[in-house]
Amino acid sequence: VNLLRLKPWQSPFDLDLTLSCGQIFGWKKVSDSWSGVHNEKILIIKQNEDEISYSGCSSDELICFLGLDHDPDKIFRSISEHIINYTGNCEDQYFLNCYNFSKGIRILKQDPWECLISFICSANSNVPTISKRIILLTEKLGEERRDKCNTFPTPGKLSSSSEKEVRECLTGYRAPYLIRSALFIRDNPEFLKEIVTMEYSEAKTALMTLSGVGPKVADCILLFAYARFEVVPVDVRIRRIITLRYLNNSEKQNMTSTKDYSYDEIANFCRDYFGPYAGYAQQYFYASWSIFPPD
DNA sequence: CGCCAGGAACCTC
DNA sequence: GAGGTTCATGGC
Repeated sequence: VNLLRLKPWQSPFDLDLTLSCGQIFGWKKVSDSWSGVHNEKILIIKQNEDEISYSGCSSDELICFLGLDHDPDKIFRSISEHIINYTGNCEDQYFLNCYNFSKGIRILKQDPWECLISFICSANSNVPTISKRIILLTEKLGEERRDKCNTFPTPGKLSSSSEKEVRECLTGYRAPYLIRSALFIRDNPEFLKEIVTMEYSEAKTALMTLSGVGPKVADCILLFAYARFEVVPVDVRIRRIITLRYLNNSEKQNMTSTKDYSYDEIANFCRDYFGPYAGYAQQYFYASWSIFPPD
């Protein structure tokens, strides 16, 4: 077991929120210790205030994975400045509430292949169900590691699995998407690495050529595996928050005529309003959903 | 039972 | 391009 002591500039950091806020699936907490898969390895991580104990990877890998190289204060100052610029010196109490609840979150830097599979499984589902699917995929099609934990299935393994086998992991209609995308990655092993060099729109278009990857899933992969903090995945929560609290907040009492905004309208508003860390702001909102519902 | 959830594919117009 | 339908699964 290794030890990592957080420096003052790295706080606040909240391991529980970071691993349970819906950016990664299949991680389990047993007696204060989190365990899960990252980059074909089984990691075990435990936080005690500014003390992180861990095993399964190097300290550099842990810092990169957990986003501990991000400066929370710098992120907050950047977002705040952009809000002030946009509103003309008005503070945003709703954002501040959400931020203060969830400011210990870090955007992870997941393995792109594992993130791809995870978010294909996420379509039209919820976090507990998605986690079940990921755990089943690792148990049935992954490779066994220590502590009876398994890795993700490799592209080769997943692409040569039958639809029946993949459906047995509760993936439903997403099973053929998973197999097709695995086949493509098996035959184009550099594809996910080339995404790193691309501009946002090019990278998003490239990811969307994969089966089961649409605008939302592509954005999740870019934010959670490639550290593209300007990317804003728009799900039901973000759509409602932005629509109700930001785009539709004019003094209209008749809420019957609320406009429907497109995916890009909502995402682009967030980038204009929150700036280059809009993806972080998005995650603060997502994580605060039940504590500060928008309506 | 119906409705919803980190949606995408497929179709029509 | 914008709008509808369909697709499994689990929780409530």
